[in-house]
Amino acid sequence: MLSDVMEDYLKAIYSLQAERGPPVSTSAIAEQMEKTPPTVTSMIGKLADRGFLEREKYKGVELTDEGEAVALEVLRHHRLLEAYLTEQLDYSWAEVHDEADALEHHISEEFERRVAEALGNPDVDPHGDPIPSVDLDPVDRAETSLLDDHEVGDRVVVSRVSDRDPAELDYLDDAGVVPGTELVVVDVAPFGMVTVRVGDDEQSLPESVARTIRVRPVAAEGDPGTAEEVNGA
Amino acid sequence: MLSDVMEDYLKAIYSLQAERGPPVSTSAIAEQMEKTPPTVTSMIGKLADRGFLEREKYKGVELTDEGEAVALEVLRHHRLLEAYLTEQLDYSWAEVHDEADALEHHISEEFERRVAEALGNPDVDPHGDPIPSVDLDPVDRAETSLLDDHEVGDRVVVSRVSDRDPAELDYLDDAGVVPGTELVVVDVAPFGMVTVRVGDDEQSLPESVARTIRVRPVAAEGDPGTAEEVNGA
DNA sequence: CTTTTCTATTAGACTAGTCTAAACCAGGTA
DNA sequence: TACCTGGTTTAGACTAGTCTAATAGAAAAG
Ligand SMILES: [Mn+2]
Ligand SMILES: [Mn+2]
Ligand SMILES: [Mn+2]
Ligand SMILES: [Mn+2]
Repeated sequence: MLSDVMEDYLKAIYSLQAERGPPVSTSAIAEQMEKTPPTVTSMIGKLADRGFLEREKYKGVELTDEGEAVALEVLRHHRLLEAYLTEQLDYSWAEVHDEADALEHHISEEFERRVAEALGNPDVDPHGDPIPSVDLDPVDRAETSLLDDHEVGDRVVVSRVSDRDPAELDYLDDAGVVPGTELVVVDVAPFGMVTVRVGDDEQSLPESVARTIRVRPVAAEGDPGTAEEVNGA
Repeated sequence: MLSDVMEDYLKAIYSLQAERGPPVSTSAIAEQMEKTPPTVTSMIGKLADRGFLEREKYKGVELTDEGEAVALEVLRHHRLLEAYLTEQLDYSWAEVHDEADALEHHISEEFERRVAEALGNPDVDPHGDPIPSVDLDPVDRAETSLLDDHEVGDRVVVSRVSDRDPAELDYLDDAGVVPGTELVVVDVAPFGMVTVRVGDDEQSLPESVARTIRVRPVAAEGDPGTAEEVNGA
């Protein structure tokens, strides 16, 4: 049996490992979890003892297959809940993350099954994050890039947005920047402000926001950075 | 801020107080919660310090209005969840209690609101238990009696059944004994086995089950215990 | 009015999770 | 090579919740 707290650590380590690769440092975990480093040292010791991660002192940790399975299970619960709340209970995509965080450790496998079925076994949540499969296969790292790293003229499709900040999500929803939306980068200003064309509108996104939006190329054609759709910023 | 554990104690004390009236003894709480008496002594001390109950040493406890409000809040969550799970996620009434117990402390007020709305603000759960109102008014003790206390010839309507034992609930569901069903008591055997007519069928219920079914009189007419519908047991 | 019995409380210990303060190590700097 | 610096670990303490064993009070029996 695994406590909520342990599940949260494994989930956090999974995310960090997915972004920056192993090993994951004590301080990185501490920041993510909003705990002190000694607290983290203590917890990763327990998790290592129980076989959920490999630990090299003063170096960092890496999840074992078992640890990764736990993380994927929790993420599956989280993302199915987010999808269910938006689709069946009329939540906005800005509200669901906190609710899912509170419930993810407490639903039964039966509940998970019924929710997945009610939704037709979706494979992404409302923010575009992949929902791990029921047998917890490793999630394939999609070939996405950060909107922030693109240049004027690039034409891309929104793949995932960060689910953390409700205010940012409300803003993006207004702007029409949701998974599946096609964007053209029309301007990149000095401090990283990115202006994009969304349909017939233009939207300016602060660098802090553009850095949290993952995009993929717009499908087939080669994409020379032509400025033909670029109107004045 | 109130922990899950404290909420569970207050819920347990509420039920005990509703059944046998205050004061509620340490040992009664210990049995209900499956904890040891010293554990309960320790916890009721904390709850009294925080104003959720009055405590007289060696006598027992009684909920304050504030303690009762917490208990009603948790019960509202529990029963709304039971109703939602049966109506929207196709759970049987036997399965919902444990799931609701796990979730009741973790849903937000927003979730409560949306679930209540999705169900049309019901006032009873699938087992016939009253769902406290959103403003947590005291629940009026309905004039019900235990099926176990009835005599041959009595005609009654099922009001509430116990939600604790899934096997019993499956059995009652098969037997057609659900809230709203009209019953006629056709036999009471030596060890308390009660046989009732349900529609055109007869069902025999062990005393242990009959003791957990609450019933109310069958509406208007005076009810002389005539045996006219009584057929052979 | 004592004594017995039963229940409740106190005492003390243990686990999980967290913190602050102090020691420690590893890698970069001089 | 020797030193410094910054992240990491150890040491020790604290809270919440729980237990067992011992004590003490209340209520019933004699
Ligand atoms: Mn989320
Ligand atoms: Mn699962
Ligand atoms: Mn229940
Ligand atoms: Mn509520």
